[in-house]
Amino acid sequence: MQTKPPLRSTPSAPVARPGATGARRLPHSGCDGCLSRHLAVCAALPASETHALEEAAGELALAAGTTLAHEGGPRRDVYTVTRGMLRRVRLLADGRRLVAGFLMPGDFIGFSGAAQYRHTIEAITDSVVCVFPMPAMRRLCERFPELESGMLAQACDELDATRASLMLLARMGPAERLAGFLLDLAERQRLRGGVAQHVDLPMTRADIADHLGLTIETVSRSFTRLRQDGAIAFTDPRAIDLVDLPALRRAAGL
Amino acid sequence: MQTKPPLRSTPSAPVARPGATGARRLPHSGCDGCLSRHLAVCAALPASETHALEEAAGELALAAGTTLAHEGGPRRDVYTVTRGMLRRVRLLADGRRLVAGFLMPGDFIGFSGAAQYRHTIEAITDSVVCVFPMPAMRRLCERFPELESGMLAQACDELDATRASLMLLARMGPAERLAGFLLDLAERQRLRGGVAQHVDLPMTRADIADHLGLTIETVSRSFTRLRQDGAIAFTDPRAIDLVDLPALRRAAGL
DNA sequence: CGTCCGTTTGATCTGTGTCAATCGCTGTGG
DNA sequence: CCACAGCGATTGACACAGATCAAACGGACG
Repeated sequence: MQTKPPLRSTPSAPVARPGATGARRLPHSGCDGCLSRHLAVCAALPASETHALEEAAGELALAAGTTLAHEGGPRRDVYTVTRGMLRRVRLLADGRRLVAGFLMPGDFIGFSGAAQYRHTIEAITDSVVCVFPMPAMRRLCERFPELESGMLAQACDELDATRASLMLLARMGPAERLAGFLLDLAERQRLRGGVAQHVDLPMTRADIADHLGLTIETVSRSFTRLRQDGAIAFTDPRAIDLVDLPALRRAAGL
Repeated sequence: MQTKPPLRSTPSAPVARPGATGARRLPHSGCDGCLSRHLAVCAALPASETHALEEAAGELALAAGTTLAHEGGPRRDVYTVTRGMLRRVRLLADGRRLVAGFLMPGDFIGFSGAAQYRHTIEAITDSVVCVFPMPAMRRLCERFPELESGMLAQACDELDATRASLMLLARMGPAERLAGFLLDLAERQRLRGGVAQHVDLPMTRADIADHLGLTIETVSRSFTRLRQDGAIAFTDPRAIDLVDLPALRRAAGL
């Protein structure tokens, strides 16, 4: 056995704040004011029934860099993201890293039959999540079948999205992957009340690289290529404007 | 704009038998004798209730090479595979192809909220599927909430599996991808009553290449490398023996 | 026996990974 | 206030894994 890791992943595994927990448990602040209720599985329940959710759920505030769940750790809770952005990470023994996705308000964490978490979930920005102990969630589903329908619908959406990523990773070049990624992010941020034509990139280049199966250098070069082609413009490295949407779509291979 | 397709896909898009329909509609032959009932979502219903499934479902026999569903076509039915193997294909305008997955008995086709099929589904071998018109399936779910639970569980399993593929495509080398793919196939065939240590490969090298994001040449070379390393042995190009499981697992990057 | 198609193998080429240096911002300490 | 350290991002030079091009092989079928 003389095979070495073929595809280098981002070096210096970004340790998520060793020691510091960075998580504050809070009482649930109520579904009424929740900015992402309309996006979340919670929307399956009528407003008149949200008190059942509030009873079952806790709330958790996470400082940027903190870990919400550990790959391989026992799955006790499921979550709905309320504020901020998190990443879903899988790590290989030799250090190769995959960012399987970025989680935004309304996204559900816990579509898995496994008894352990399959990914480490880390807060990229300061974030807030609703916490549901799994037994409580099970009881809620039994009591409200429409909740389970809502979960199935959202799981299907995520399946569709994940399969779309397969095409990116399997058959698209670096610039196409990046363009596709930006369009996807833009759409998700727009649904959450963001300005169309503008994308926030709170994650690092390493996160993007490990999400798109590239290196940080190639990601950077692809950014500048899109910029040179006039498809995007930078305000700073973490915030871009989609100057020419059609060009960006063309760069994404439609 | 002078960008050309960066990653060549398999040439000569394998047209699925133009003209010939190759599909025979059959009366439902009954859930009792169904070899894949224990694997399918149908298992969520007790044997005493299967008559409701039989009433709602039809059966469809597909000759190898026939198309069950067209990407972009209206989603009218959902399916459960009963016999054979099918592929889930997405095609780009420039000919690049993705095989998003291989479908085997017990697999469900229809986890999507979209009004159109997101993939073309083609029979690789002669196959049989159960057909459920979507309204009938909806009614069944309302009547049997445990059916919807079963669907959610299976959708979650598929999500887990698809996310595992992300790691393959994003961060694994050709031999690792192939080894991982073979291990996955072996396990699925074992669950369906196959001999452990043996894998049937009814699909072509092009299918495998488009599934793993490689070219047929690289797939072929990776096969011979695994053979030279003593991990696998060929009886013929479409059937292999897993001679050294631990070696294969090592080749897959654990 | 000859054609066709899928597969394998060999010879090159190129895009992207790798290695390395620089830039620019932020925060810290003198 | 400035100097400096540290980190993320960008840019450049080079090497190599895997794509591309090309040819040969082998079984299926007429």
